[in-house]
Amino acid sequence: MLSTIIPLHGTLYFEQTMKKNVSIEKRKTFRHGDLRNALVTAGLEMARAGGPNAVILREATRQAGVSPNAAYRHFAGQAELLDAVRSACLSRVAASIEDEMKKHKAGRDPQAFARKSLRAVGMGYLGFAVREPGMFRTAFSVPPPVHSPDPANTASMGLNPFQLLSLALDRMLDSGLLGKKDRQDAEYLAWSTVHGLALLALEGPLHKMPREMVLALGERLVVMVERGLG
Amino acid sequence: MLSTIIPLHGTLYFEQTMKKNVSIEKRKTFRHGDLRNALVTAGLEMARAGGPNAVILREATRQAGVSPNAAYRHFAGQAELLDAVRSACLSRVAASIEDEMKKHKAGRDPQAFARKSLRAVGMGYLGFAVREPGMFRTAFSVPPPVHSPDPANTASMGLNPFQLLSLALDRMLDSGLLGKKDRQDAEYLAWSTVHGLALLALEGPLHKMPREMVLALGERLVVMVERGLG
DNA sequence: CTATGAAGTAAACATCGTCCACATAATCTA
DNA sequence: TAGATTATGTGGACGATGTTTACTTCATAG
Repeated sequence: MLSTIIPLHGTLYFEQTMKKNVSIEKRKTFRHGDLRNALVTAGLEMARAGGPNAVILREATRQAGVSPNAAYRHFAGQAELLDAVRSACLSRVAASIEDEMKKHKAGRDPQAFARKSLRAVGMGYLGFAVREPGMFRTAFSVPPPVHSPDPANTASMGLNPFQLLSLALDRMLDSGLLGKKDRQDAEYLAWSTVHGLALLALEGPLHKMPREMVLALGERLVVMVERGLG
Repeated sequence: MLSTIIPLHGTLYFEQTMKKNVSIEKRKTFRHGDLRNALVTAGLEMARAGGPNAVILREATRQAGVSPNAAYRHFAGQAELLDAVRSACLSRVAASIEDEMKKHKAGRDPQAFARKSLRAVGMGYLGFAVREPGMFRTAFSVPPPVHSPDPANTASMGLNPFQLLSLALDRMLDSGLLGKKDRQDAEYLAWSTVHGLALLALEGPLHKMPREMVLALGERLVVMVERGLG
């Protein structure tokens, strides 16, 4: 029967987006198979290119080769899609920090290791911000409470950026670089500095500052934190 | 003639927004008289309530009792309106900093004065962020380059937030608290810290942190900057 | 084999920003 | 003072977005 191949009602969303959109495989099955993922992936690409405001629900469905409303089978609305995209962005941030941390192994000098760890967190964070501005801005755009152990936010080590920072600060404490009192809530102090620089440079008044200078400032910033915390 | 009171074509935009919108004076004159200002004011109120994304051009015209397109006689588009609103927000920030700075007069101890100035800048900044989250987020949402001596951005002293910070840092330098080398670009370092805390607390993962704690962290942060810069 | 429910589709609505053509009135000039 | 000019608003339209409601398709469980 023809109706099994060419549906009576559904036109399977072909022609209308034949401008120059890539990657629209004319799906032949009625079911997409992996739509939720496809939407998040599309959204992630939009976030990469234009930040949180650029993740458009309809556009995501378009890229997935699906009707706009199909999205509503997987997300309650645009906000929820954005949430999923944000989670994806967050784990990229975590991955970047991990990469930076892995560059230094624990040696004989625990204090040196602790310092390197803290720097790695800061620079991994800033590095990602500079490398992937859109994703970074998306990751921290709208409030997902910090104490959510959402596994989607974590990279290979299973820690989110905040937890990675805590780890580095604990090393400072353990190696005697930080007093117990100063360790208290130090996450927020350290985090604020790099986050602030990142946003000032990405979507703030320092917008036109060249990346190298941002990173150079970042180095000074981390040193400042190191000295200032103690 | 009636046509001078009741225009042939124009209905003067009455009834359609009779939901519960306040402050729509049924203007009787064809000219509004001060539309540009009215639009900015309306936009500012929206920014206050919902941040940059909430400043809607059409809504502004509605509140001004005017047709949507009337806005285009004063702004090239929504972006330009937002720009004007942002400028207004920026000068509020500056005003808040000034208020904080004025609390301390220069006394016999220049170093103490310098410290107090730096703290005042930081806490004035953070205080405004906590008090007026929407305006704060709007002020620093999209990139107006930092070195714009736009008089609209300045408060009574004629300095924008960045310049006020520079002033405080100069006092640190002059009083010997800061070396010439460390003074270099210290604005960016100090700014990053408070800006970061503000954004983490407003639209970031620290969203639910109570305001008092944010300000308490702010105090520690400023101390950290003071120690870390030197 | 069928019925049930998950996944997609279609068509519509409201809202937004923006463009075009036109109307109105304040002001400038003759 | 009359007439032309020009700044300021209006109306209507277009395309895009998010979202709702009712319908269709089809995989699979019993």
